[in-house]
Amino acid sequence: MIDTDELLSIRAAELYYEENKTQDEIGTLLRLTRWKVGRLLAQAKASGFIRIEIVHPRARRLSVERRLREATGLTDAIVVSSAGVASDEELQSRTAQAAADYLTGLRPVPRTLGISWGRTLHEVALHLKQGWAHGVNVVQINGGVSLNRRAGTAAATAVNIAHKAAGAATLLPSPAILERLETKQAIESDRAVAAVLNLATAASAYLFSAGQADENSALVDSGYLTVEQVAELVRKGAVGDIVGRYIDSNGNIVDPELDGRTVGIQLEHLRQAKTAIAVIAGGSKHAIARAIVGSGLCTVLVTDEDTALAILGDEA
Amino acid sequence: MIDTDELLSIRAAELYYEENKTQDEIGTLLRLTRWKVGRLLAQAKASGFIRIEIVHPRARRLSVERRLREATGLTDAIVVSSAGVASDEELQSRTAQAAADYLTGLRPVPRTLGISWGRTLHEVALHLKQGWAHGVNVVQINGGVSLNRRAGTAAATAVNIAHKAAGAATLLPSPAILERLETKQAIESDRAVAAVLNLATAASAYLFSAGQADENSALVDSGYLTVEQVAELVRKGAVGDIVGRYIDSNGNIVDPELDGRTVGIQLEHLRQAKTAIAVIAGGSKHAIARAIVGSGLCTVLVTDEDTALAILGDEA
DNA sequence: TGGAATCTTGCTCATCTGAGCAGTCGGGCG
DNA sequence: CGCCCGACTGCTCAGATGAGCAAGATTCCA
Repeated sequence: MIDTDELLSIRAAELYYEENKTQDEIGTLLRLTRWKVGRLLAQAKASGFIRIEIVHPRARRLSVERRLREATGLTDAIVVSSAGVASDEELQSRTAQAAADYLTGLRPVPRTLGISWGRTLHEVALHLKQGWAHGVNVVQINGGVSLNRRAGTAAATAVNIAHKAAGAATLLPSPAILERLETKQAIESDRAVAAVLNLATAASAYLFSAGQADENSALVDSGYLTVEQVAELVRKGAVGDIVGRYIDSNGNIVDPELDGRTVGIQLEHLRQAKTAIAVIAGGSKHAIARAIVGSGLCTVLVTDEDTALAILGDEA
Repeated sequence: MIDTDELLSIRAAELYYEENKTQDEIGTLLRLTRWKVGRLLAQAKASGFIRIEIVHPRARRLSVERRLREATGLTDAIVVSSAGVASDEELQSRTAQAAADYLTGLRPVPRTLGISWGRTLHEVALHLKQGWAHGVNVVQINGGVSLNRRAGTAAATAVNIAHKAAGAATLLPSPAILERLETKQAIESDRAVAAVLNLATAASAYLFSAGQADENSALVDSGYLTVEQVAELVRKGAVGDIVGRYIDSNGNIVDPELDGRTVGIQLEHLRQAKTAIAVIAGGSKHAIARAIVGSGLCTVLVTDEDTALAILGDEA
C-alpha cells in the first residue's frame, strides 16, 4: 500500500508538472478525489521526488543561504546556484557577479571600502557597473603585487572599483611579503605606508577573497613564495591565505614568523569589523572557505553552492 | 529594462519555488504588484529558467511520450526518466520495470503473448508480479539459446512470465540460427516446431527487445555468430537485431541468406501485428530503436528518455 | 472481541492564482 | 503637434489549491 501510494504520487506529479493538468483532472484520471491528489503531490514534494531548479547564471540558492546564516551566524550569505555550470571559471564569474550585486545593494553605503587583490577581486571590479555608488573611497588592505608581470593588477582593481563609484583609490605601496622582518618594520613605519594602513584600519567595510594553499596560489604566481614554501605551510596545517596571511582550518596563523613579514591589516581587525565580505568560489577553496567562516573572519560570505554545502557539511 | 526584468523574474522564482512565498509576499518584497509577479513567473517558466524534474526510478516523461506518439504514429510510448541514473544497468532495470507495468495494465489482456528472449526480456519477467494476469499463454517467437552455458534462460523467461500469469508456456525447440538452410527448413517442417510457429503467428500480442550490432550482441554471446560475422553485417549496414534478424536503419533485412537460416516469425508479421511491444534501453541501442520505430516494427515502445530523444532527433 | 488510539478520507472555507479586460503610457508617424 | 498603435499595468472574477476539521476506517493491545 505504501508502495502503491508512492507510485501514485509519481503518476500524479507527472500529470501535474509535465502535463500541467489540474488536480481535479488528475483525480478523474486516477480515480481519486482531488484532495487525495493534493496530498499525494505534497507527499511527493516532501519525499524529495520533485526537484525544482532555477537554471540561470544569476540564480541564487536562498534556502542554502538561510541555512548558512543560521548555522554560522553570518550576517548575510549569498550563494549562487551551481546548476548547469560546466567550468570553475563559470562558477567564479557567477560568484563575482553576485558579489558586485551585493556590494551595489549594500546599505549603508560604505564611505571607505578596504579591499584585497587577486583574480577574484579583479573580476568583481569588472562586474561592477559604472556608478554603482557615489563617493566610495577604496583602500588596499594588504601589500600588492609588484614583483613581476602581474604588476599593476592589484592597483588596477582598486582604481577600477573606486572609479566606478566616483571615489578615490588609495594604494598600499608595499610588497605583500618582505624577506626580512626589519625591512617590513621599516616599510610600515614609513609615513606614506603607515597612513594607508591607518586608513585601511578605519574602513567602514572590507571586501576580500582568499587563496587556496597549493602551487596555484596567487602568492606563488607573484613570486612571494616558492612552491616548496607553500608545501611546508600545508604540512604545518595551512588551508589557504586571506589578505596574504596563511591560516589553518581553525583560522589561526600557521607561521607567525612569515606572518610577521606580511604587510597589511591584522586578521584580528577583520574579525572585529562590522562588515567583512568574503568572496570565495571554486572547488579548490572549500577548505579555506570553511576556515574563514568557521573562525569568524567575515560577516558576509559570497560563494557558490558547492562551497556553501561543503561548509555546511552536506557532502553531496 | 529587459535585463532588469529577467533578473527580477529569477528573484521572484527563487522566492516562489525555494522559499515558497506567495506571489503577494514576493510583490511586497520586490515592490511589485502581485500580478506583475505572476507575469514574471510565467515569463521565467516560458524562458526555460525553471526546470522541474521528477526524480524517481519509476518516473516517466509524459511530454516525451506524447511527442513520440505524435511524431511516429506509435499506438503508445512509455518513456522512463533518465534523471539521476548512474549506470546503463539502472536504465535497463527501470525500463524493464516500466514494460512489466505496461504489460500488467494492457487491455484487452492478450490470450496468447509471443515473446523473444534476452537479457532485457529476462528482466521484464523478473519485474512482473505474481498474478499480473490470469490465463495468459506465452509462446516463443524465435529460436532460443541452446548452445552454451546460457542454455535455458530463454525458456526460463517464457516459463516465468507464463507462470506468473497462471498460464502455459510454449517453447520453440530450435536454435536461433542454423548453419545450413536445409537444416533450417527441415526443422521448420517438423510438426512440433511448425505447431509452435503457427501458435506464434496467431499470438494476440508480442513482446520483444532488440540487440545492438556489435561484439556484445547476445547472438555472439550465445555462439550463433562470430564477432567477425557481426562486423561484416555492420559493414552491410546492420544497426542491430530484432527476434534474431539483423536490420539496417531502414528496417530492412541486411543479409537475406542469413535471415533464411534464422528460425522465428517474420518481420512482416510483426509489422502487421495489432500489438507489438518493443522494450529497448541503453545508449548503445539508439540506432536499432530508431530503425524499429521508423519502420513500423512495433506499435508500442517502452524505452528510456535518452533513447526516446535520440529517436526524436533532439540530440541533447 | 472490545475499545482506544491513530490514520485516512472527504469536506468547508479562506486564500492563492491565472485569464481576460479596460485604462494608461510611450513612441512613431503623418 | 497631435494622433494612433502597441505594450504594459492594475483590476475583476472564476477556477484551483491548501489548511483545518469531523467522520469513518484501521490498527493494536488487552
